[in-house]
Amino acid sequence: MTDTPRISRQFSQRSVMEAIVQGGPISRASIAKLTGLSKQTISEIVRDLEEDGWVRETGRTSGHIGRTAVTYELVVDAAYIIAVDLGGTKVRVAVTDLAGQIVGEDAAPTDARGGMHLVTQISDMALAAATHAKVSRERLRLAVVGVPGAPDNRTGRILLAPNIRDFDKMDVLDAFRQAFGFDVLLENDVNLAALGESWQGQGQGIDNLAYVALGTGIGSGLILGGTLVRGAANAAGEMGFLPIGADPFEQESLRVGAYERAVATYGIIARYEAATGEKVDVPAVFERAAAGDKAADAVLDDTARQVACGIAAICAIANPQLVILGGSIGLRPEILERARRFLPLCFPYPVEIASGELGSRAALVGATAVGLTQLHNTLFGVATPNAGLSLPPTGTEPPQEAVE
Amino acid sequence: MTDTPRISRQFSQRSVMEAIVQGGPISRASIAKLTGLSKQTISEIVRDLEEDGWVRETGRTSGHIGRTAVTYELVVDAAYIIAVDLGGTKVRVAVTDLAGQIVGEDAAPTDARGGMHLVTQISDMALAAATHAKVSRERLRLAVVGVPGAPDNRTGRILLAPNIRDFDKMDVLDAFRQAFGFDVLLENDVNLAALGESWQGQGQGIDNLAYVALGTGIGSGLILGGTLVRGAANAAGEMGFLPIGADPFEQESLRVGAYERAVATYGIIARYEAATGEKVDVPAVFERAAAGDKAADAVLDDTARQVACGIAAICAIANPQLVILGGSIGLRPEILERARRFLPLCFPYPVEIASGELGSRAALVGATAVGLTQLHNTLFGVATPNAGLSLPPTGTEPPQEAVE
DNA sequence: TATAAGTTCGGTGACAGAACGAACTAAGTA
DNA sequence: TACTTAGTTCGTTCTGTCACCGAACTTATA
Repeated sequence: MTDTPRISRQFSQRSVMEAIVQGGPISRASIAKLTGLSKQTISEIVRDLEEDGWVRETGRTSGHIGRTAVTYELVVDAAYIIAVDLGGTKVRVAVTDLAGQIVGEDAAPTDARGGMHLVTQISDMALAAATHAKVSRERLRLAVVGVPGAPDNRTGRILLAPNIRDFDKMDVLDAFRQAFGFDVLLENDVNLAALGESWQGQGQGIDNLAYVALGTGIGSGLILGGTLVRGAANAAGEMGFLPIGADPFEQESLRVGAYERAVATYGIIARYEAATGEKVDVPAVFERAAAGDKAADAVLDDTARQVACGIAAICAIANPQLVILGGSIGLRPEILERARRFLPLCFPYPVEIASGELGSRAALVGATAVGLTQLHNTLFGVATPNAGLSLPPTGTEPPQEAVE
Repeated sequence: MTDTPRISRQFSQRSVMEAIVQGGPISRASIAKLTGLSKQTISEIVRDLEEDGWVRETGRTSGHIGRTAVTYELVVDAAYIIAVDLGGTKVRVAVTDLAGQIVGEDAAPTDARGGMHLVTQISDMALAAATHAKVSRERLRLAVVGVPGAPDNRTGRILLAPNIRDFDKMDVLDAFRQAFGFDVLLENDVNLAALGESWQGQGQGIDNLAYVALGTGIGSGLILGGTLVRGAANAAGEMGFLPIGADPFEQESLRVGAYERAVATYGIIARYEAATGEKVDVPAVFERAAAGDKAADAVLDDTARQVACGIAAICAIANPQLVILGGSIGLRPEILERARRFLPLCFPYPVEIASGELGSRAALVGATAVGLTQLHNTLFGVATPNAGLSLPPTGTEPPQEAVE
């Protein structure tokens, strides 16, 4: 378990690791078939990987024709990742191994004092969970923290995060790095949820999907062409400001967001109050609707109609194959069922809608996915030499090297 | 100019080509610096490329201390590309060399009979333009055809293309391939325009942008994270069905699209007619507004307000840094100016809006960009072994190779 | 004379391919 | 039942090829 392996081999090494990770216990001969490399190259690489502690013998095959094969598998405890879902009311942390299995977990109410208090709360929880799971500290390699808003991993700052006190004033990334003592990645929580559902939930094998988190506020994460879309300021999917539901030119819409006002918690409460004069919380509205309260039922209908409109907007712009609903409100079957009913009435092409399978743990799973990918990239090299296109220069710029 | 170069060298060969393409006339020593490869490797590769006819000596540097360097550049006439923009009323074709320079061009009204007639019209125009530009037929390698709707390059069919007769009933891709006699790519016209502006127009160097084409209909192309976003059915950006502007739950909205009805040609004409009782065409409305007609002015205001809402929707979902307006209506300064004024009133974060620099030729330029990229990929190998992430399997599936 | 461009020469490391031994199953044979 | 033998697959060894590097060297300048 020394340092990163030699440079030039990284390519093949990476594919071998991939084959082992994906293919469970697998023999070297099978790896050769999968990767297209020759048997003895695989033997060499596997030997290296075994020496470095990433891979180990598991056993042998038997019952086949021919010689038995030695099988290898990932050493899942070679390194661990901390996954964090930092919500406005609740903080969840998980310790996961290299197979993405959660080996330790904890949750607590978010420290309302925000700022450094919150950072400390989280790192304490995480390190305690690791200790409890008997994971030694030096095996922790990376933490992925899901936060509301638009974090920027270069500056360490988080934009559009009004929920968390003082986070707009500090270098959050650096604070976490200090507290943890290892590398940290920040990512938007809804984006993580989208990745989570795409990896282990409803979205498996689907290259174009949207995850819509509906709760106190509304946000979405888009995976298009197999990649998470972030946008220019990491604010892709912040659909609260969609000009739908309320008049977007009103003053209030600029502050809270026209769509967010119409569809999230606040909208539901306000609608029910307008209809009945009674001010009750969201779960109560659902209960009453279930009990036969016509007004509550109408409120849910209205809300779902707005949800359908939001989904229509996403589909018109991003054309996902599947839309996954999440968040405390979005996960309710009453909303899913109604949205499925209303969407065909306002959008002409069929779109699948489903509930998030992972529920409130989607972001945690997504954080693990990001962490694992990142770890693989740093340990076994990124295999993306030149993803962008290479086109001739435009000619509006002066020619580059006329005379050197 | 034999076949594709040897496999194993493709990697470095590609980066050398890239350096030469980007770096204008460039010496081998400079290529070595740019690519990080050693001098003699570059010499070898450049020799190969020269033998194959892709690259040639241009001259020498002078005026420096040290030995003069021989400079090399792309052989721009080693291969040519046909770029086609197939619009509802007009067809444009261009013949471009490997530097993306247009060497021949032609345009004509679209053959209203559609189907094979149209395919023949286009291939005839293109091949005639090539002949006229003295480009021999065997040097034509690839055609990129921009079409309205959502083409699928696997099935060859085009979805959502009501504008063109019979195109929904045939394998358009195959028809073009037959007619041209070489490979053909289909792409949505607005997507191409977006790529065009991103390459040579307003969007240079910007990784996240949206191109909104506003004319008879409305569509948009999204480039996010440097890549064109296509969506599940190649229908990303088909924003006509945004639930904005008109009631999306009306019958008519399901047919034409709520937003399209509100903002495109039809909407402008209808609005002016509603205000004045007079039915005039779109250019007339603009003229009258310029002449001081209050009603026409109000119509443009209303339209621009809707445009701003559409842009807000795109920004809320995709978060581009820049929105480029194109299309016969979108290109008018009256709309741009008004949209710039209205957007901050319905969307809280600043977004640049600009007119397309390439005007109606954006799609043609984009087609060239796609063609060049594709040619580079086929000729010098795609260097994307495994772009996707490699995460452990989910566990919902049975373990793969427990016993082989 | 300093400096840079380009070539020649002698590596080195990552593979492939063929050949081969090892280990195993499944048959037939004594 | 025990002993072959054929067929199959696993994994290693050996040899070769190819891409590429580094250093030394030549050539051509300001």
